[in-house]
Amino acid sequence: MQVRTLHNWDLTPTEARALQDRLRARVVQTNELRELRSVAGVDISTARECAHAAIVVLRFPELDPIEAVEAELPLNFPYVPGLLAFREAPAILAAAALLRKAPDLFIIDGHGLAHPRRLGLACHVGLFLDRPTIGCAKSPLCGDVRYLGPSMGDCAAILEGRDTIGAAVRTRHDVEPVYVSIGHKVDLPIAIATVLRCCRGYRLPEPTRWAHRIAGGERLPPPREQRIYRGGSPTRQDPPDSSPDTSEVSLLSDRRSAF
DNA sequence: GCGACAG
DNA sequence: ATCTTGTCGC
Repeated sequence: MQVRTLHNWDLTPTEARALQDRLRARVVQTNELRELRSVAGVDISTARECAHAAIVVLRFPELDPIEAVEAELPLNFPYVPGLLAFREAPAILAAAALLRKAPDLFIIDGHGLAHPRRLGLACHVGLFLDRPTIGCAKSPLCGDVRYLGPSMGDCAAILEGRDTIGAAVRTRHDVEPVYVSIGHKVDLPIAIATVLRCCRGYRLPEPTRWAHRIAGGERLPPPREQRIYRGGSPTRQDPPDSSPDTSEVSLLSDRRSAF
């Protein structure tokens, strides 16, 4: 799919905050999502100064995976609360560029509007993809989380002053909620309803669960498409063993009889 | 000054 | 995020 380049990512923390203040005006907080036939989960794993991003596209409402893409890039920015995009977005966007077709919606692990400067990872990635995105985090970053009931489907606003910047959503009875917020081109009610419709008995929505596992090294059951981009690591290592494919993009698919 | 702080 | 043993409950 097409991915925009709105700016480079090589910035200092101070420059990064200033950039967020300029970009937030471009976020679309109204719903532009029409038909929902595919939902993508986005997640990252990190190890040895390297980011491994995974995006898994699921058919909706069935929620079965139909495509997965991955990208590995060196981490060039430290983890700083509020600046997560500068650490993870590059790998996420590299992976997104490998998608054959743009999914109708992206669920990103992290906050969107529920961010100190209203431009969390989900908003930032949404601007580059120019598609509907939702932020779905596992813990709050800012704002006051109001009380919410214990039943699945219960939700409460995340307030900052008199503004509702997101919602705590109970995706499973008596289990810690997830924190949902607008990423880009979706409104909060749609975001909440969609996240709930993507849950299958677990705290996290299926797209996120799939992306988390793929980012962690697991592979999609064949016969599914799975592409991987391995970006320029400052410190490249030699392939452990036989690795006929020298290209940067390798296409994995069916064949391979497990393990 | 002090506490909080997505992944 | 990652490191990591045990434990509670369906």
